Amino acid sequence: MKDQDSFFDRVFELVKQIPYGRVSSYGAIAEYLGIKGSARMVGWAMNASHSRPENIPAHRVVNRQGMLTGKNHFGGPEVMQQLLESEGIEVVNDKIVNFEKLFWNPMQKIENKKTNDSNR
DNA sequence: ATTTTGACGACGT
DNA sequence: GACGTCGCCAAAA
Repeated sequence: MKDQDSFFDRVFELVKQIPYGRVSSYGAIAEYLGIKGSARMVGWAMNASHSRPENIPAHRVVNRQGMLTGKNHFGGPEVMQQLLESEGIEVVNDKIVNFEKLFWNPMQKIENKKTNDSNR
């Protein structure tokens, strides 16, 4: 068997770990993957998510402005916003309200894990 | 192998 | 602050 350690898979893994009612940004994910500055790759990976057998909550991933940039890729420009609102996230003018508060940073996950692991 | 793209981000004007 | 350009890297054509 072959390991598909593609950069895509890593993105999916992380995106799938985004908690309900929370959102993240391409750049943050890219940075987590070690390709900081290449946020485009994350979005590109999302594009590949359509060919994935798994459900990728790509609607929880937006750009730095909290804007639903990729809404056009959900099969409909309204789908993404619907999904977000469905999770209790307010979206106004294709922009997430309180994005700052709803922002989920993957790096935090690492810090938590570290603290939990090396707490003692 | 080369070229183009691509759901971004940061900086410059 | 709106618009322009570059940078970043990997996958598809």
